[in-house]
Amino acid sequence: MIYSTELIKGTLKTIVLKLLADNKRMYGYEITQRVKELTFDKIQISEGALYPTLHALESEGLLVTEVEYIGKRVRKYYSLSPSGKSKSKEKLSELADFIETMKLLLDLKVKTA
Amino acid sequence: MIYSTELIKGTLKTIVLKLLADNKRMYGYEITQRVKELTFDKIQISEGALYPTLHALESEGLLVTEVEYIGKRVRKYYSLSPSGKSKSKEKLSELADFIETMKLLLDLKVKTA
DNA sequence: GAAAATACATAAGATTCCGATGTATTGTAC
DNA sequence: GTACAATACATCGGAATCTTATGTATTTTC
Repeated sequence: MIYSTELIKGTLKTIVLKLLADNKRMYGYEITQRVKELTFDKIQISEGALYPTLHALESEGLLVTEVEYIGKRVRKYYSLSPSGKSKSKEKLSELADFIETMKLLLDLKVKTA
Repeated sequence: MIYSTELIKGTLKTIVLKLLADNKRMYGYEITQRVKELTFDKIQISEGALYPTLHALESEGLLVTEVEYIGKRVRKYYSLSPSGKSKSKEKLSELADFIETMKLLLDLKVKTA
């Protein structure tokens, strides 16, 4: 199944914050690949969506960056700032709660972990 | 908790289709109230979002309408067309699958029903 | 040495929703 | 009896978010 794009809207920031909460630091391309991998290709984040989001989170002070060179190629690592860490928790519990609500509302059968 | 609006984006059509699948026919205002009620005020659909969505679903041939008068006040009932019924099932299973994927991705603990 | 993968980025346009505004009727509380 | 809240429809400007396309450049793989 391939998700209609509208469904994914609004979750990108949360996904990014969660991955960075788990992984200390990641670079953009790595994030797209990790998500693709973790979701068995069901969610593919486009670069046109990801980079503006990363820049927005950075300018909100939630992410900090460090640039490294792999050979001649630039690589920009992102990691959570202190406020990014708390924001990450906030966003995750919001999403968890939202999913509960959607389950109730839509009577979805969701398997247990 | 009040959900950040971006989270709700993309689920409105599915919510509407599900409610109509369960309720035979409903009118716009009724839908906003039902959702508010079922989600304990966590999701409040604005009229500026709902009416354009209803019109869009109608012009896609998924919904059919019948107008009634309650006194002098007009009331527009929406119900699922045959294609709306199958679309409703489609959208619901897509959302269920998406929620599963998000759980995996974000490691959310979701309670069993 | 050609193609695919890696790695960044921007920009135009579409979609979707928010917030405000508008109109009108009906019910309720004082 | 009248002001206010609720009911019920609707549209519109603007914001936010994502898609698709495009651009640049390096590195790996076949």
